[in-house]
Amino acid sequence: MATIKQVSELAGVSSATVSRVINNADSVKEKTRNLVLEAMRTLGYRHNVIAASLASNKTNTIGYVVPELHGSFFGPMMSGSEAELRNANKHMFVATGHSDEKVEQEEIEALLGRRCDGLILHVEAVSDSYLIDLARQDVPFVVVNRYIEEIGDYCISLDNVQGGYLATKTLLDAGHKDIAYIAGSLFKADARERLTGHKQALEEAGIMFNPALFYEGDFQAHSGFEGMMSLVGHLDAFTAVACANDEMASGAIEALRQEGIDVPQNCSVIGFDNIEFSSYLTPKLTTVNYPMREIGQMAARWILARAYGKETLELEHVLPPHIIERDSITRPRRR
Amino acid sequence: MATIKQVSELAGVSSATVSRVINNADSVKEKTRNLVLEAMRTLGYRHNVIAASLASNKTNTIGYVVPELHGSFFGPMMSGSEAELRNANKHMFVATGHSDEKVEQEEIEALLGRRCDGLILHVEAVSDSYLIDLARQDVPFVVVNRYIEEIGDYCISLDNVQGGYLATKTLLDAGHKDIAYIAGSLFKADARERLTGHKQALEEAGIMFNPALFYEGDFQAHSGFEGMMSLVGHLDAFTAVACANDEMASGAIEALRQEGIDVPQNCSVIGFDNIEFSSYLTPKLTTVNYPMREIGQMAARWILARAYGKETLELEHVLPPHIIERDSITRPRRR
DNA sequence: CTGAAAGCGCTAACAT
DNA sequence: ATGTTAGCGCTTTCAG
Repeated sequence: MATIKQVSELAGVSSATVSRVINNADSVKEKTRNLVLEAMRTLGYRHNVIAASLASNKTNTIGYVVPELHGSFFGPMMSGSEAELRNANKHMFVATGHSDEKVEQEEIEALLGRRCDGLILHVEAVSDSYLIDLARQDVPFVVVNRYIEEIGDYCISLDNVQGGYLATKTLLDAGHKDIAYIAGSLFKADARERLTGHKQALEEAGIMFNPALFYEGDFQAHSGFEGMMSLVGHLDAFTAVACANDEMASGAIEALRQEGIDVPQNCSVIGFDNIEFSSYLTPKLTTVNYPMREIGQMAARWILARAYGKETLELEHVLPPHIIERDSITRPRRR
Repeated sequence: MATIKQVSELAGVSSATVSRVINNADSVKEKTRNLVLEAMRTLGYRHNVIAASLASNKTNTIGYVVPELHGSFFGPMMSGSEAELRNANKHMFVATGHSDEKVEQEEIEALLGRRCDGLILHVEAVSDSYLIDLARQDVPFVVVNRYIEEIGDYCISLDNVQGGYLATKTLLDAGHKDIAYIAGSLFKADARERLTGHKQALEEAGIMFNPALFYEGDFQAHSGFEGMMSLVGHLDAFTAVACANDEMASGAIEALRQEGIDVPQNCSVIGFDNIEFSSYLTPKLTTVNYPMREIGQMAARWILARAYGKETLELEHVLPPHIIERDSITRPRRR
């Protein structure tokens, strides 16, 4: 593998000059530049980014810890970040945390060891205090999909309370008064926040929260199915159900179908997240949009600002959700 | 940021020794090791992987070019590779090619510039000859989801012909004789291969391929919808349709539903790929499994073998597809 | 506009 | 078992 030195010799210039043309920094006379370019070509030179990073103490790389590489949720977020970083000529190093505290920490360490200029952290298992501590070490990073009060500046997330509120409000506006709720695992903050929004909407409408119409699922489709199966006993007590995510909504719809209950004619359903398949369900699912791509972009913008001091307009920490209207909600039938 | 040198001074040993404990190579006396570990801790030392890579000429990193970071197709493949690499203590550097020739080439160059020890290439736009040329340069790499004869050893892919064959065979076995086909964009090799399989199955059953029952889509759901809309005119001429992927199958099902044609009672449907949402469709889609995760794993195993000379059992180049039976196929009704 | 030279932080012989 | 010492290939002052 050819080095800068060999190129410089062939071109009859110093290695500093070669470096200059590579980084097209400083001014290099057109003629020398061509000489160098030519030499690079004949030698099949390939810039050694590792060596450059060591010397310059910059890698032009942002590390990204994601829970998983698959799934309809993380992909769009990474894509959003990637687009923004590409745009700024930075690269992205992706590592997987697998929602495991130890793995997440190791990956963060590994990324730092690789001297990433900044980190985008989509971590679920690592403690708040670990992250707070990281902030003290002056590591440039942002946290995605999680809000930690002490380092609120570092966090980019969706307004889940507002999302939960909107979902139920949409049902209320359609005329529903008796609304069941299938929550996500309540040890997760977003599950709690969405539920809070639900209760707020209810309260605002002067409706009491009814524990009999509540089921705690775990964000998986299957738990939506089970939740609805256990709720369906009192179907006379509700006309609609709000689910804390689309997977559970799909499970709930399946349960309803299995019981011969038409959606939305006999029960309206609203989901949350607007993941890809929600528009492929029957009926097409009305849901709350989780702006994954936008959050990914926003995270990238923040980290670009933090790590490279890029000025950027439009930086926000909490993004607003909105309703995607499709076919799973209708006005309640007269009973 | 503390360096190995500072650690060595604090611990009262040489920097070589510190390096030894970091890489826990060679033998280091328990006592010295603890001394070093202690010094590292008090200094908050963090290993500089960049410097190590430069010195050792190894990065322990595999570069992965993927068309996109989102989508139900690439995620599982990346996950499969990641698991296998993690297992071998190697890292993965993901870059996005966006199915654009120039971008793909640039990313491959960037990954090589970063001195990745090997590359997993899921590239669609770059030419065969570019890849063949890369092979000549002794770059350790594998190509995924694509077969190039001259470098067959470097390729890992699904047997698409066999998949296409199986799909139609399944329909034939259910008693269908008149089978429509919605293909992917025929400028893509996999679309052509799947169609070839379809024709083989037909031929084997002594059935003539009927161009009137053929539609060339583009792998998008919408084209499946349109294809079915144009096919549905001669619904009396077929009792089943095979689609070259699940998206188009979902579009076809939607068209059928819209026309009031029950699936599978009045028309059976089979897809291809078994992407996540296919089991959420109504009816649940019978399809050909594309073993994404397994292909990702296999790619990782090959590259581990190539780049690090790891011995591995079970290396294959062409993986077999199989049918996932669900609810979108039934025996044809008597007419 | 270009060259000389001192590192960047680590590894890997080679010694001891 | 540990220390010495050259680099790895590049960037970056500082001169000229």
